[in-house]
Amino acid sequence: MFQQQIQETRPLTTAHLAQTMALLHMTIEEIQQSIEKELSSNPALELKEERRCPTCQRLLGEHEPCPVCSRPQNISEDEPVVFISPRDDFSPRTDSYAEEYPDERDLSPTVDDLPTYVLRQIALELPAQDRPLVAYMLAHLDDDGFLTIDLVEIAMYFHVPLSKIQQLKRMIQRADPLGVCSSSPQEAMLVQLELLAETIAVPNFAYEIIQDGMAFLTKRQFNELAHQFNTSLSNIQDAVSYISDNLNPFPGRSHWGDVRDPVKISVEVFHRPDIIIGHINDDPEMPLAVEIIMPIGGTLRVNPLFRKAIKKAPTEQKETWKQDIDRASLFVKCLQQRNHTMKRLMYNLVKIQKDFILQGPKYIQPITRVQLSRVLDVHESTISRAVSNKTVQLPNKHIIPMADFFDRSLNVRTVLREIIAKETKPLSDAKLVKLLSAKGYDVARRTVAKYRAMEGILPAHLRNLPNQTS
DNA sequence: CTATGGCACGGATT
DNA sequence: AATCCGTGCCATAG
Repeated sequence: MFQQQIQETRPLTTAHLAQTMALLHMTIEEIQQSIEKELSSNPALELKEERRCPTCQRLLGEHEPCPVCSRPQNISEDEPVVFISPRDDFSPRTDSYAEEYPDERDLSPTVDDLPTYVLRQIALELPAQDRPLVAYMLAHLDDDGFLTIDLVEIAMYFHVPLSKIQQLKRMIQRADPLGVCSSSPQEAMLVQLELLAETIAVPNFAYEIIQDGMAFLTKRQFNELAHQFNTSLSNIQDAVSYISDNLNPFPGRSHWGDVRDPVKISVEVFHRPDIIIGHINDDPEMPLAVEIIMPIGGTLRVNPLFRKAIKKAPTEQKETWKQDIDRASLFVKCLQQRNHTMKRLMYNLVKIQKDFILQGPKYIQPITRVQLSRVLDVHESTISRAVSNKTVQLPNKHIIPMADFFDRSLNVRTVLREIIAKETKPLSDAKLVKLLSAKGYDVARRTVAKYRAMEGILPAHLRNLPNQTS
């Protein structure tokens, strides 16, 4: 069935091909922008009104019947249901900031520089007389998003009370690169934590660790932390993994990533997934449903009225109208092509990586992009484009980069973490190599060292164990 | 002598 | 063509 569709939707022109590739490369936000731009600039394009599935209320896309409800019953468990899912709500993962920042603002971090981007967000709620102050503060941010001058200095410069500056700073810190305009990584993380705590639970000690244990945290000396707060190592580890998963000590780098940063604790919390994988009706018995999100409420098409109207159009306008129609139809075709490629890609990817999706990173299949490109019969760069910059929400509600599906070392790294977590005395890298190969993971000694570094685990001789509690 | 980190090479990715 | 990642070799620290 897929084979036939390929033939139908093969790119016909180079323009088609180029635009399809561009669309493939885009994240959900960029596609949304692209569609909105096209809609507003091209009268021949229209957004067909949304249709919902009568039984499950799901927004329907190009499929006539609901892909979930009308799924044939005789399909095997292994067959994932892949479909394009148009939606205006993005059902962000519950533990992200996304809920804090609904779509009312046009958040397009890549176009503006950091100060402009931040200023835009808060300009509306900012009294006019305070704008120079904020502008001044934003002008003194460094690449990491930190404030480089003293608050007192600003207050004196503008002859305003210090509390005023503090209040403004607080407001800025709550804008999108969350924690921007802080004076230190510590402060930035505290702000993020505070805001995060409003929506989800924060593990015990997370706050205290940042507040008082930064020195140990940066060195990853967890056992010292456990000692300092008089608690178990696992409590600390929970808190720390929460911190590194959700907080960003360098707010300026989350979007304006600076390559010279070797110790970035990366965070990907500011966006919505491009693809959502979940069980149908959240029932683990059911097969997996893969939703490829389209950021619009209905489907796009060439406006049929416009097509009719062109026949009786005045001659001098006929030409431009025709161009509009051609452009609209090209756009729709490209979008369909893009979606179709994504569908095929995800279908195969989910089938191959089912264990990974359901049971965690240990079970990832070490597949390369090239292998998959052969299966799909597309060029490998197509896969690269489709995968890069995209994120996927798994059934467990975690959002991961799509590139993780191709990460050769993810499984080894998780096993490595497990081994070290369970070790009773510090194991050297060489010992770890043996243990890993016993479990079927053949990696070089040197590589283990690198993985350790990636996971933030100290070398064996610095790794003292919990206070013999376990 | 052992355990690790730095540098460089080759294949994979972009 | 440029960049990233796993690995081997070597220097250094303990």
